[in-house]
Amino acid sequence: MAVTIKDVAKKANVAPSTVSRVISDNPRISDATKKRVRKAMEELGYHPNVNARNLAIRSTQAIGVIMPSSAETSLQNPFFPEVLRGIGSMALETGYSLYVSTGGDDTQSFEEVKRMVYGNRVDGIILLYSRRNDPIMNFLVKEKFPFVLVGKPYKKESQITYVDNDNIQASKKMTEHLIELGHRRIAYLGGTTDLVVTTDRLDGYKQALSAANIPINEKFIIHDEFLRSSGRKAVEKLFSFSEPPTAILVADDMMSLGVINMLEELGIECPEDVSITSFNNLYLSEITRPSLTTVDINIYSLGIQSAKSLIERLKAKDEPVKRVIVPFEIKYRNSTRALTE
Amino acid sequence: MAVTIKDVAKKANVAPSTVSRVISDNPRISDATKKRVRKAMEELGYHPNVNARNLAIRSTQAIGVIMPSSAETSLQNPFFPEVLRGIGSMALETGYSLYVSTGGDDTQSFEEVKRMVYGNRVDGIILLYSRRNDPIMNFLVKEKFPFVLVGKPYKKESQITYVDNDNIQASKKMTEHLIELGHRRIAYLGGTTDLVVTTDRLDGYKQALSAANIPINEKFIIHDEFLRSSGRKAVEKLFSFSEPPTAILVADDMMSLGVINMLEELGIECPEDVSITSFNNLYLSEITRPSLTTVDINIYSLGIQSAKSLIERLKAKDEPVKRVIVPFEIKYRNSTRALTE
DNA sequence: GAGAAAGTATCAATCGTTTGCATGATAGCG
DNA sequence: CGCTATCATGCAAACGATTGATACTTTCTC
Repeated sequence: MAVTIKDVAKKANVAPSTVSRVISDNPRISDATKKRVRKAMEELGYHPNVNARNLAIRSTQAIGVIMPSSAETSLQNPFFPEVLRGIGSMALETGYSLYVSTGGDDTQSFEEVKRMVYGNRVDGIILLYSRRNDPIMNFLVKEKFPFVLVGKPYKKESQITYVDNDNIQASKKMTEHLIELGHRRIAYLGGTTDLVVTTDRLDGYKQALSAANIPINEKFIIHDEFLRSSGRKAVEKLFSFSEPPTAILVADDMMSLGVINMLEELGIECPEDVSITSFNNLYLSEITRPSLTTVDINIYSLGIQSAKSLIERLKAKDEPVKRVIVPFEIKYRNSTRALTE
Repeated sequence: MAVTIKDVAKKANVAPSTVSRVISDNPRISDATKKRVRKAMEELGYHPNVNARNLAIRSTQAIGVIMPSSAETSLQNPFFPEVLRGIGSMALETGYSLYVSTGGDDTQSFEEVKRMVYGNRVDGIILLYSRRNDPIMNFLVKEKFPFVLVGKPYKKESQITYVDNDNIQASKKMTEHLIELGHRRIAYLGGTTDLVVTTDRLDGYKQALSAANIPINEKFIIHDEFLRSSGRKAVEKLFSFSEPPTAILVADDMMSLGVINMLEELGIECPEDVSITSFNNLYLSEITRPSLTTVDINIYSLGIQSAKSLIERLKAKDEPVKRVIVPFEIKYRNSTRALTE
């Protein structure tokens, strides 16, 4: 049906192998022949069959992107499209294709990864999250399959290439900012505890409090999904206390959005009654009322760097394990205020 | 290196072809043999090589998703992640994988599609936009490659399977709503003119105005990209007129966001001074101030339906050409007001 | 108990490339 | 002029599956 390398060979009066070598621009073929073959390819509208090629060379020029299981809900957080954007742009530049996991639950996700790996569908994988004892990551490590992590590994740090922000520092800086504004009852609202990013940011928070000699109130530490609804729930809880916090350090902009909504419904003013700081600097953090003081973690760059690291690794099998720390920057906006009492 | 069908065959004392038939659960193989082969597969940790399989059966169980060229900027509009979410969920359910275009300019996008099609990378394609004389779509039609369009084709409507809303009706309804509120100076802010969705919504707008005997003022019709910045520019222009509009029908929520921002900067109150209606019902339309009255076009469902139609077509070659109209629903919020003068 | 039918499993060709090795032609050398 | 480098190309075997044709057993039927 489709035109194959043999058709081209016949037309150009050479062997299929010669055509193949022309395609890869092998110096063993004379320029004259190359020209002739190229012309034949042109005329026949030849395009190589990727499957056959992949089969022969055992590679695919494709990279797999794995979202937290249930891309379903992940894609609702603009973090993922944004990092995908970075990855895509790098992939484009280097001629790689992108395979994205389609979600489902943990088991399905794992199955899909296996399909990618065993099935030779992709040459490498980018994992868009890092959590404790993640079966997928363990699997990749065990299989020695090339992959890059966006986030910090829970353990075996020195054996895994990863791209991350310095979340501890960022969180610490942000907390210090709140402390400087006079806040002492500061709550922390993070993602689920198995996520490394959650614990890192919690660490930074605790470090800052300790340094300022502020006791840590476990009731002020809440963990839940990175969703709007979680933000709402958390606020309800925090403001049921007799002494509610005067500031909340939220680990994700989507969550902050929920926080703001709920505060408004409860008639609590932000930043007058409570200050909020956030993470990620999604574009929505500019449009909320009030606009959010948030850490710009440079999501796009996380995407670029992870793709770059992976591709380098794919091109050179002996590429060393790397750690890339993408700088963050705090965006000061209108959701915080000095405490004056 | 990896374990192949032959290894399994040897271990189970059968021919490779038998193993293959066990995999596809062919009734020609006895249950006893099946059991034995499955056990061998299990023990060896066998996983089929997708490339080999694809090569042999000339199919890939993968579908390609094409964003408007430059996924780079598209991904900034939550419309695309959301429709991707729908597609992904359907793909997951049916065991298909997802290949997404990585953007770039028109030429690169076209190249990528060719690679997908000629290279046998995907079985079918979902095109996430519809515009006039799109070379990619023309190419797919010419090659008779299975694809589904999200949006309405510019022409050859009866030959192309597509999934869309009734944008003309939606726009008409929305315009009528504004007219009922007493507005007569209503502006239309749409996407670039080559997009069919833009012209459809413009048609609805015009129909409603004509029906109400309101003359159409060409100065009130502006076209630009579906971006925040375009919204801002448009407002600047509209309010430089001596008689600015009292209502604006905006064809995209991201644009509306820009409109709202600019209005605020100019000190024009919404909805007091000007009413705004929008399209898409992105989650951000709820969080803007004021929240947007917008058409919920059910993006997720667009994704689901398009994937479903494509997959049906892939499974049955003679599946008829289809049109799927996803219902819309107007969400009334706070960006419109009755004109009282 | 012979022949047909049904049920199983194998053989071998095929999918479209890549690539190590062999081969034939040309040129260079003394 | 004969012999060896050098260069350009072709041959054929992978890569790891699928599948139509074929062969071998059983089982059934009369």
